Amino acid sequence: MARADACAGRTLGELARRLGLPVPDDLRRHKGWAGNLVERALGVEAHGRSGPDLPELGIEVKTIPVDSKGRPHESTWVCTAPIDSFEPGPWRSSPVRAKLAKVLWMPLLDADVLADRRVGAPILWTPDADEEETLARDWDALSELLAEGRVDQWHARHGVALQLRPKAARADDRVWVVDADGEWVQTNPRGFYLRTSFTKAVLAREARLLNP
DNA sequence: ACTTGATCATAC
DNA sequence: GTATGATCAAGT
Repeated sequence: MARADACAGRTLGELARRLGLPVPDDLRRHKGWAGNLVERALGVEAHGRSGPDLPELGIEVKTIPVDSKGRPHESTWVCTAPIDSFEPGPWRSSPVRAKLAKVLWMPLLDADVLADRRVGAPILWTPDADEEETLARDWDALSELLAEGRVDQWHARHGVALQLRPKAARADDRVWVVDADGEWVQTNPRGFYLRTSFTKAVLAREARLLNP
């Protein structure tokens, strides 16, 4: 947290200069740049590897683009959705819960120029009872759709907090799955995301705790 | 304006 | 190919 606090208020340009890294003109071809930069600034040693960013602490680090009032602009990637011969399990042992058990949110404030975007106040979050219940309900519904092979329902319009979305390099990427009729069909890979509205509520709640 | 579906780079 | 890091941009 000391390292995270030390990043707060700094611009991405400052962090990059300190690490000797170039700043791209924009993120169109560097979508993970800011996330990787902040991880390096935090001294995350495991970046690029599987598992939590801070394995000893079980903490996942996520940058989140926000406006001047701390409201997120984007949904948040969670993890790949298991769509190939998937056996549904309880929320408690789900990959989504494992990923979200402890998240260090690093807000990145808007700016006209990428290098001028500033890091906001870091937030170490664990889902509270209400959030956990919302996530669990979404998990139960979505994992059932996945397990039943209802491929036509594998779209982004389900879920209050969690949603299913395509996750691939290209729209024509395909994987084989067994559909509801037991037939092998092809579909694109999916992933779990947190809706912007959910993350917005999380950050607002945490902000109130910091600033009652 | 906002959401859904599509996309980009890199490591292993 | 799958995982990491996400944002872009078409669709509604």
